[in-house]
Amino acid sequence: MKTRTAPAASASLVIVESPTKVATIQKILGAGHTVASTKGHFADIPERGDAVDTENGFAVRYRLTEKGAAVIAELRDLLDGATELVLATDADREGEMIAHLLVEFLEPTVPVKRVRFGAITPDAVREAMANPTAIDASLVEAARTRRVLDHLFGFRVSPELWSKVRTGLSAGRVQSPALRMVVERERERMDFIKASYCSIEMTSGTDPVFEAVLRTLDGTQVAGSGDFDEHGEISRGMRVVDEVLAGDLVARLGASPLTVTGIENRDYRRRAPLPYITSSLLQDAVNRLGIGSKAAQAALNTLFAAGHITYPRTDSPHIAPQAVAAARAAAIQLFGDGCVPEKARHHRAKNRNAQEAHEALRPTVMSRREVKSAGTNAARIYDLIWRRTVASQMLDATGTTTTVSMTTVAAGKRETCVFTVSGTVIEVPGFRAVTGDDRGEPALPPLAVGDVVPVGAFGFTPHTTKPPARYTEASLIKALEEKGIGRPSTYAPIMASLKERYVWSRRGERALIPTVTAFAVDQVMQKCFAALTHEKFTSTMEDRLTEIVEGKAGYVDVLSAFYLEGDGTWPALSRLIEDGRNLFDPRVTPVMSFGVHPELSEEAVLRAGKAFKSRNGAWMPRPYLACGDRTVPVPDATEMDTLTRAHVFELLVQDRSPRTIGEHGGREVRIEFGVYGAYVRWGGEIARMPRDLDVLAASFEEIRGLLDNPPEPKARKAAAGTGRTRARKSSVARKPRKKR
DNA sequence: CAGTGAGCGAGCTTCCGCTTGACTT
Repeated sequence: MKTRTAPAASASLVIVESPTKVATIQKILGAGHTVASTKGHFADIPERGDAVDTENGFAVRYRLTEKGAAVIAELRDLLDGATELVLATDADREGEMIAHLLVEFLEPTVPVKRVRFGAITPDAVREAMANPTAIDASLVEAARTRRVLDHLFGFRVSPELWSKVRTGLSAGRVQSPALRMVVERERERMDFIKASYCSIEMTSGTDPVFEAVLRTLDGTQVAGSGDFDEHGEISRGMRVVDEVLAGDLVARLGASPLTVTGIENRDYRRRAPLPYITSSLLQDAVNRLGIGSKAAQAALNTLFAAGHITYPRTDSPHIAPQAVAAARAAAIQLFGDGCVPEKARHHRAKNRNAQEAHEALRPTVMSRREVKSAGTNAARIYDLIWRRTVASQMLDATGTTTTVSMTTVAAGKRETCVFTVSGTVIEVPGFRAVTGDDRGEPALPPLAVGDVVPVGAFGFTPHTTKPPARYTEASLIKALEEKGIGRPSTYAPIMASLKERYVWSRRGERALIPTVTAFAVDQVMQKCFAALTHEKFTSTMEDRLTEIVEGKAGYVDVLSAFYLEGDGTWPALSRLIEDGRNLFDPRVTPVMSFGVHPELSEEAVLRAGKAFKSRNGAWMPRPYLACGDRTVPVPDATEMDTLTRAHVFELLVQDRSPRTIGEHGGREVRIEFGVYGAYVRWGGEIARMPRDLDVLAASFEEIRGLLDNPPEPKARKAAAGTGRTRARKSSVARKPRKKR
């Protein structure tokens, strides 16, 4: 709440972006200053496809948003009695634009200063206030260019998806490459060819017991999981041990002891981690705590509002000097004098697109070891942040990794078998002492060349190679951050928006699985707009924006190259749109083709389908398989790597008429086929057919358990609805989907 | 959740990046 008392005679109105910063800065500046906030952007270009006049110098007009009008009205009142206006918005591109728009909409008659706080500490704030500058017009120009480019991308490309795939779909500079990565990964999984191999292990008869693995067989390397490519082919010069050979070898090895034939020592070093930035924290929240990006970001906001941590949306690992000192002191207090490097560490962002307007995520007060409400997301995340902050100032973890080679000769064919085992002795635990990820390295008994190692047993384990893992929220955020796509304030919203339309996860799992719709959309993007979904698109754009900041290019140059003319790297968007209209017709080209069906003698294809209204009024996408005039619906939330050619062919000829298989409690039990696959119905009750049962052959006995304990009805978490229940006009913040 | 894919055409959808509340439980 802002007070409406008349400002003091020589009051200066200081405007920041975040209301939660106001109190802190007010306290630092004291009387004579009134601190207020814009609550982020308050003006924007209209949400209409024709908001940008591409014919006339890409002219746009920023207008106040509904909430923004109220903010500006309030700031105007405060400005009334002020003698100067201080623009203290964030020291990044968007912050410069907000400062510029403040001048445009407030129309101040008093002197205007621009200050940039490096951190919200008394020293940093006072120093910034003492060194005011002016608004950087070229930074504003770069911000406007970014805004208009994103608008053109989103609002001119999305309609192409409506005509080619289905209404309501979306494309954008950030979401389209993100979707591309998820879909591409799924394709890699579909094309992946598994390979089988065995590992042969020796369990020692020593104390402590250790396990060594067969590395070479008669001088030839034995293949492990990393030695196969995606086609299941083995790298050259490697040997695959199959089950027959493995069983035979183990039998012939008997219990013959090994002789140590080599010992190799290597230095071991793990660098102390950088302090958290938003993206790395969200990754750890997901990976280490199992907290989703949305909940994690919300917890960060809570911690910030309570004054426990620094600003929660940051791309800089830099920490203010006093905080570095406090972190070192905390480390020394816990682990003694020798646990920190002589010189304090200072970190800069690795990503060259980082704007570093805020400090790293760190506790505001290092002596606050924990926050109240133990066990909550906020408390657990605070603990992560506290530990990481201390860890970032501690020594690297160092030690020695020892690899021991042991040799024996198998009976019979007398192959020479070399087994190896590695162990690491940590000499300096360094930061690991505080982050707690001190993985217990297996201890090895002291061994020397020539020693005989008694054997407990030989054995073997069959393995198959695994396709590349699907992205999770954590790994996708990491990939986006590394490629400079998206900003700290947008990672969590991007994940939410992908989940709303294009990806889903199995219950209780984190892997992001693209929907059929996602494949259809990505196909259009690849066929018609490939250059725009390239992972380098954003970094190329950032290079152009840098040229604007450096005065080497202008707003019209960059947008004209993007939209009208194209340049070396970008084909003109207007041209792509026009060409794309003739280039790709989804009625001709299906989402996927499986070849000619051997019985139906027509091409089997997967189509995205249009949306149908479900019982509860939501518009649901309905993809289907088609072959001639036969169609079979498939859920949008399908794991595409299960749609193998054989499975598709089978689905197309499957008898899908309902059949009665028994009776339960006086009611007929039937297997029926719905749009989401087979299900069991008895009376009014319904249960999805378990995945592992053969739909055609399932007997009454097999589904009996289902009848007694019907599974919980699945929460309709809208894997991918195009239908929205939320109405969204103007730039009012997104509301969560209403529960039905 | 649990049976639709024609054709016509009205009226609608959609971006990224800043930032909080105001609803409940």
